Amino acid sequence: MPELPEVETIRRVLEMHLMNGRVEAVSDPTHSRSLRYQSGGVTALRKALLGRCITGVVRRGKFLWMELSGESLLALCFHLGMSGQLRLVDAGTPALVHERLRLTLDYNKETRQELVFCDQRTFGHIEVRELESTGDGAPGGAGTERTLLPAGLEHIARDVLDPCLDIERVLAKLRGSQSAIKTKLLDQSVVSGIGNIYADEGLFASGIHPETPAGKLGDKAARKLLLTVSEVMHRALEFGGTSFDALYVNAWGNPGDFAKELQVYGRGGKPCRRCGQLLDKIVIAGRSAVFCSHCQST
DNA sequence: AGATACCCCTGTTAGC
DNA sequence: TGCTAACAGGGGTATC
Repeated sequence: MPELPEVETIRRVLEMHLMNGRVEAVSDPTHSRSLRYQSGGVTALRKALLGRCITGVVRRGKFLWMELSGESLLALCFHLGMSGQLRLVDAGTPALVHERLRLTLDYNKETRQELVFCDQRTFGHIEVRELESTGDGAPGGAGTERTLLPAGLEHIARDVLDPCLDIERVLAKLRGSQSAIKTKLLDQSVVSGIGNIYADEGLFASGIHPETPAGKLGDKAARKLLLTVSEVMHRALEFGGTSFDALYVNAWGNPGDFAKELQVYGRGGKPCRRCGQLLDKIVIAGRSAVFCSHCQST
């Protein structure tokens, strides 16, 4: 379940190791769903990638993309979905479990490295998109100064860790809404990067009941909530993200350590770490929500 | 247009 | 024990 801290952990490793790598080969995909948004399929993907160099590794919310060299402004975009992984391996490493696609990169003809996309549940996807101007004149996301964003991602709001996040715009979207605040936190067009784990953790840390109507919070509490979520994410980032099993690992295949820090996510029915009362587990807009009815109020 | 239900997928686990 | 059903979840799409 890679959310912002997990994707950012991966981005940082990829940025260190992929920069200026030239795409030398693109494997045949082992699952058609991984390229479902790539018009023209793997043929078009190859045509766009072969010979180009990676000039930047950028992230907005849970989307990751690699800026590519060349006259036309293109980016290789990834979304990891629920179980996607991006792994760096030595050239020639045998297929990994659930491997879907592999890029071979060369560095000045001296060294070779392979970037492997693995995805058990195939909610993730890969495609090349054109880069277009960001609407607000600010950089596209973390890892770039260029004011460019892949086409089709205009509806993905800036994320909680983005210094250019327009907080007033977020507050405006929450104001007057009858939807549960948790649903709004998960809505990537309001603010991006938050998934089920950090929504539950952020709401617990803020003492806010997940079913609270978003509009009932008020600007002050909403502002505080966003700040708290970003603090939780900063901490998770220091731990290398959250892993429950082999589903989330960083680019080296290592798990993150934040799972032991979780206060509520995955702990339904267990005692609250703050007050000892058993944690509630309910469904909000089709997603599980765990919270403490004593520590979190509407 | 805002809100919500549903769908895609597969490995694990709970329950009969 | 062995099977089936439920569950996990991001985001696109359809539908109200």
